[in-house]
Amino acid sequence: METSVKPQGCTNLKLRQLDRVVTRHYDAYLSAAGMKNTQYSLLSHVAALGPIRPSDLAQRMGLDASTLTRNLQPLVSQGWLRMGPGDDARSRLIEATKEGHAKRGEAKREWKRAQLALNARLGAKQ
Amino acid sequence: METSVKPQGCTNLKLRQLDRVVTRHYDAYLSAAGMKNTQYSLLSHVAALGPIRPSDLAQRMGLDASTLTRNLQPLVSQGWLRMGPGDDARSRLIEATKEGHAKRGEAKREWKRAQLALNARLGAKQ
DNA sequence: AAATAACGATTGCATATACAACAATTGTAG
DNA sequence: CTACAATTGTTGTATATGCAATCGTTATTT
Repeated sequence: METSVKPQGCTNLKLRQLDRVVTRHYDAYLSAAGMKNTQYSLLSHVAALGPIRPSDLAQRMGLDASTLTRNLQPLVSQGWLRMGPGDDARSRLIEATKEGHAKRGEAKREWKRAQLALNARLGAKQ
Repeated sequence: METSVKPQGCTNLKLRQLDRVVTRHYDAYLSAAGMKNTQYSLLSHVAALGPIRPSDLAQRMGLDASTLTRNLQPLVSQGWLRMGPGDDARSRLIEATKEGHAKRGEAKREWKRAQLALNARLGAKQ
């Protein structure tokens, strides 16, 4: 058959729906630290991977380079990340500031609470 | 332990990364029909659920109402969806136009190709 | 060395996403 | 009937996302 009008069995659809739900969940917790899940992810990656070039970071995170460029802005404005010169005149190096590391610690607590709450929900629902 | 600096085991992170990859995959195919995966999803839902109120549709799709309002715009501009008056003076009814139904059929073929290609990839990797 | 290719980051453009605040309408209490 | 509450949709604001095009820099050719 497979002439059903309703969209079903679409990997992309399911994934996006799930992602929205989960993202909202994490964001609800992370807002206590004044950031969003994407920002927490970015901050954590930079904190962990030390001074790193934008293109390498984008690669690691599976992000388009242009997306990364823009996602950095809010964090730089907040003073959590810093953008310095790289080896080349064309490349750069991103690193976390002192405040950035501190903020990451703070956010991590919220993140853990979110993770626990999610696991509880998943466990309940199986 | 659990003091590792690297973000790992984060449901949200993994999910978002996966979603980006899959979304890019589907979009690459759907661009042949001149739309994005989100638009295909929206068009399909409206086509299937007939004239429906925005709030009900948002609920069904797990979207915030304001997101739906805006996501409708490109499809209305393309003439694939139409926005009519509802039972109330405050509510509306969304439905697919003739062109919308046609476009959905066209896009469905691309979507299927994307789904097959994805399954092939997934099958190959595991 | 000059022309060309490759690299690295950013900008232009379009869309997606959500929360908070709002506006308009309808329902309900008194 | 009027004041207040609930419903429904849209705007304001901020962020996320990617493709195509671009700009400046470095590496290769010839």
